[in-house]
Amino acid sequence: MARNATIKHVAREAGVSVATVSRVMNHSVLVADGTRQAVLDVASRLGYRPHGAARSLITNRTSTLGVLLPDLYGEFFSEVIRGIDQAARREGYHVIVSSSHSDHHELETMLRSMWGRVDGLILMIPDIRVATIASQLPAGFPVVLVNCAGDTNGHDAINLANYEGAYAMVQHLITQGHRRIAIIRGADWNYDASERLRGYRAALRDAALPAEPELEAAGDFSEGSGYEAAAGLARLRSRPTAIFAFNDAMAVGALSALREAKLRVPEDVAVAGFDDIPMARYVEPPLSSVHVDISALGARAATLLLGAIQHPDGREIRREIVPTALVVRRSCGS
Amino acid sequence: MARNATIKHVAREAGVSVATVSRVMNHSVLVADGTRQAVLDVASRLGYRPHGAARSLITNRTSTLGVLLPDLYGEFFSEVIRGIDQAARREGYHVIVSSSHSDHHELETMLRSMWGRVDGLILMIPDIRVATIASQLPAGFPVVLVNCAGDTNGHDAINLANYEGAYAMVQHLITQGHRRIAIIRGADWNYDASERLRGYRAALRDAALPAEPELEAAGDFSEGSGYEAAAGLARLRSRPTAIFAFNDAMAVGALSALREAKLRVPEDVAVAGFDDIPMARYVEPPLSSVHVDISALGARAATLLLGAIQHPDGREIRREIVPTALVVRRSCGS
DNA sequence: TTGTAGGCGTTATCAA
DNA sequence: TTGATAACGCCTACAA
Repeated sequence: MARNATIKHVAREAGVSVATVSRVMNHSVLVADGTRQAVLDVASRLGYRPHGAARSLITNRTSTLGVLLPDLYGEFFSEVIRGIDQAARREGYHVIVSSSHSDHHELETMLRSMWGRVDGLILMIPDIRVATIASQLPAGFPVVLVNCAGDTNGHDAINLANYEGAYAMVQHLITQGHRRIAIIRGADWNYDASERLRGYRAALRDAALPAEPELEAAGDFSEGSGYEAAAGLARLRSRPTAIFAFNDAMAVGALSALREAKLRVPEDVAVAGFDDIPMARYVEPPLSSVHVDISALGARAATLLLGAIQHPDGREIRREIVPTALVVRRSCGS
Repeated sequence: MARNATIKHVAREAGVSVATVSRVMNHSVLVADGTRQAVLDVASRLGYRPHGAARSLITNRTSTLGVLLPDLYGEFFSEVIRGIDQAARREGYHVIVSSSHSDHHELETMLRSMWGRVDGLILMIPDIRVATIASQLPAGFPVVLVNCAGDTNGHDAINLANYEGAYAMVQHLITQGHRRIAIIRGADWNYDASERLRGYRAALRDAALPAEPELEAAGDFSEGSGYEAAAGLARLRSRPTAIFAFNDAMAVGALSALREAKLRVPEDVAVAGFDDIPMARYVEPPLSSVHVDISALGARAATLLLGAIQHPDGREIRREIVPTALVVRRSCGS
């Protein structure tokens, strides 16, 4: 890499000390206007850029937030990153993202290598098998946990109103007269999915409806798994009258499967999803869903983290719930 | 932030010099097994983590790639990041992302602040109004341009086969007997969109079909703009028999609009998109599209960049085209 | 096999 | 208003 000009080169060329150049670059007022202009001219001519790492070393700030996500697949995570990036940028922070930390060891390695490169971390770990990693973070290091199960161990935390959202959707379906309401679940180890499952079962129980294992189809949040699950449900001798997929991607897959099975939505089977991704209103029929403001979730996490970074002590631990909202469209017979 | 243990603390506690600790942490062979174990024990006990910034400063490597994207909205960019992240991680690199650099100045500021924090840059700048930024990068700094218009200025570059993909789709529609083929364009300043437009017009010309301005509807790559555009096309006194949206999101919006206009797809109007996002096969009817392996595009960009970083000189400039493939589904009458 | 010491590029603390 | 100079935490000759 072509060696760039350093502060020393600028200082020599401008005939001043490095301290003066530093002051100019940091907009200190303790510089004569003439000197300032001379330094700026030289800096510009030499194409000088302050070196980020050197700066971080002495200031002990990186102006960077670290973000660990379970995956980067689909519109959901893209929205989360967007929210984080926007909030971070507003405060002059960069965002470093990393994903798919399947096991404890890999996750830990990643956290280690981020030390000294980020001022704080946003950890989104819906996998309840590795969520315990949060307890091993250096004490006092700013961290915000997103959609993590269990103890926050003194860190700020944000969660979706998964339980409430699922409960509301199922309750709505019951109100519509449905008695056999099937679901398409997420992976067993997924915290969000398990909370939605809790909401589903609670709503059934509160309506005195029986929980039937055959109505709880497996899924993994992908379109394909929704397709398979719905195809299976359509073949049941005692078919459900409604299918609640635990995310929209699976709901879209389900719509496709039901169409192939010659079942009409919502006349024969009502369908609902979770997340309310932008595409939900454009599929046929438009999809009922539990709306989540995903980018707001990301933005809120970033804002909390920036608060923790900028006010290291004296803060109380925040534990927030991002609300969800029922969006009823034609797929469940509005 | 709780001050973490440094290499000095470990050295003192283990009764060795900092050089020895450094050797242990960097897996140097020049350490006695007993010493190594003792140092590792102390390091682990103290929770020692090498400081990234300090390391970068002396080694002149950050193990981080910088990625500048135009936006973080939708499945497309999420896939790009996924591809980049996977390729980077395999080589032990981090990824720092940033988006939405609307104007020249903002972009430049971002590039400045990344100096010393990344070993190279992936720049995705489809906006032809700011693509010239590439010419202002420090010479010799590893950069890969993705979907950028114009001169690569000595940098590696990757582009999609936009022209070829659009040409092939339009040619296919013509083969199917269509004579009035409308399009839903992207923004005027979008390079990908302008290339697709070129492909469309060339295909018409080669088939001796006239180019009609009223068939070239405006769009901005969002579902909503596709909806509006298709609604307008449906109202034309001389209606097109096919609509080719320049991305899938707009095609999905178009399907929705045609449905409301009581037009059958593909019987009354054929529809096609571009990108072939995962959802394309699940909409009704399944959407014909120009397939792009988006994450492969990202992965390839990362691989090129890593090559440039690891072999700074003696490399010849690479200029690659990522191919597209026609995927014909029911929406255009397969 | 280990230790000493210099330096990476910057900011902060003193004096001047 | 400016300039020396000591950090920041780490790596790497060179010496022992």
